[in-house]
Amino acid sequence: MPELPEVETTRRGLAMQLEGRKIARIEARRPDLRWPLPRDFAARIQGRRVLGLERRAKYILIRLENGPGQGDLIWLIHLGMSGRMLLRPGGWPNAIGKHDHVIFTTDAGWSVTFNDARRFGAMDLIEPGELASHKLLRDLGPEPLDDAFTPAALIAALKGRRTPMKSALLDQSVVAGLGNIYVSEALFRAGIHPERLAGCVSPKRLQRLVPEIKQVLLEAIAAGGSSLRDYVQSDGELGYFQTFFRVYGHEGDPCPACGRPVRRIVQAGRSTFFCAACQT
DNA sequence: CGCGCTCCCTGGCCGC
DNA sequence: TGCGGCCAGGGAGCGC
Repeated sequence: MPELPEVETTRRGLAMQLEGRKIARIEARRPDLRWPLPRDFAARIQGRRVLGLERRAKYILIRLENGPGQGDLIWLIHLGMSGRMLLRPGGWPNAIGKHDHVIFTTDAGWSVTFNDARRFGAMDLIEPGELASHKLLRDLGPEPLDDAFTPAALIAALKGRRTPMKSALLDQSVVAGLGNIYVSEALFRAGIHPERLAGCVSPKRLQRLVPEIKQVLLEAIAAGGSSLRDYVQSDGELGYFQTFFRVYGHEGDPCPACGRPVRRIVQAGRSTFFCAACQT
């Protein structure tokens, strides 16, 4: 269930065991995920030291040591819709599942299994200096938790747009990292109707939306982080999210603010949940 | 160019 | 219990 908070939680869990370690052994058990893996994928990662883990939007970026005088090699990972990273002690795993597509171990004896039933996930290797121009990263908008994501920035990004607010916030070039769930949650918190056209929402209301986006993401990350174990990987399926969401997945339930039933509509082929009384 | 729709793939769940 | 239909959190690509 990876949107920004789940990806960030996964990044933190991986960082605890990977930073400073070498990738001892790695195996790609099929040649492709969403797209073909890059040439010599496993061979290019095996034996390298992990310098750090970063996140951009919903992408995890693993920085790999690349020899003296050369820039770092970046291992990009996207979890897609069903991707999970399972972190376990004890070396190469004994049991390997049907959808365990990439498996690797560290020199400290931990294993990581990338499992992705729907295979919408992706991995790539990015050469030194090519991060900013990478096809999947170059058009991304601001990180919602960055100081650069301000009401003024959002107002400018939405100016003149004739698309509904729901679709606009799903557009990763407007703000990078929100997905279907947190868009519903943020619009509910900000009291903005999801069908309202983005370019027509008043600056005053967008002023309120920006801190609500930051707040809901920070709360979700805190909820995920609090459930982090150092080996059972958190991927958001632990149950703590059901109670976290105020409208998402709550069609027909009473609105937490006014008690009227939460409604579900379909926009651009995806479910949106909202309260028709509180969101105008 | 901006927008909405369709599709990629697989599994889980619901109703019959 | 089996089966068909529907649903799923991402996002690229295409057509209008």
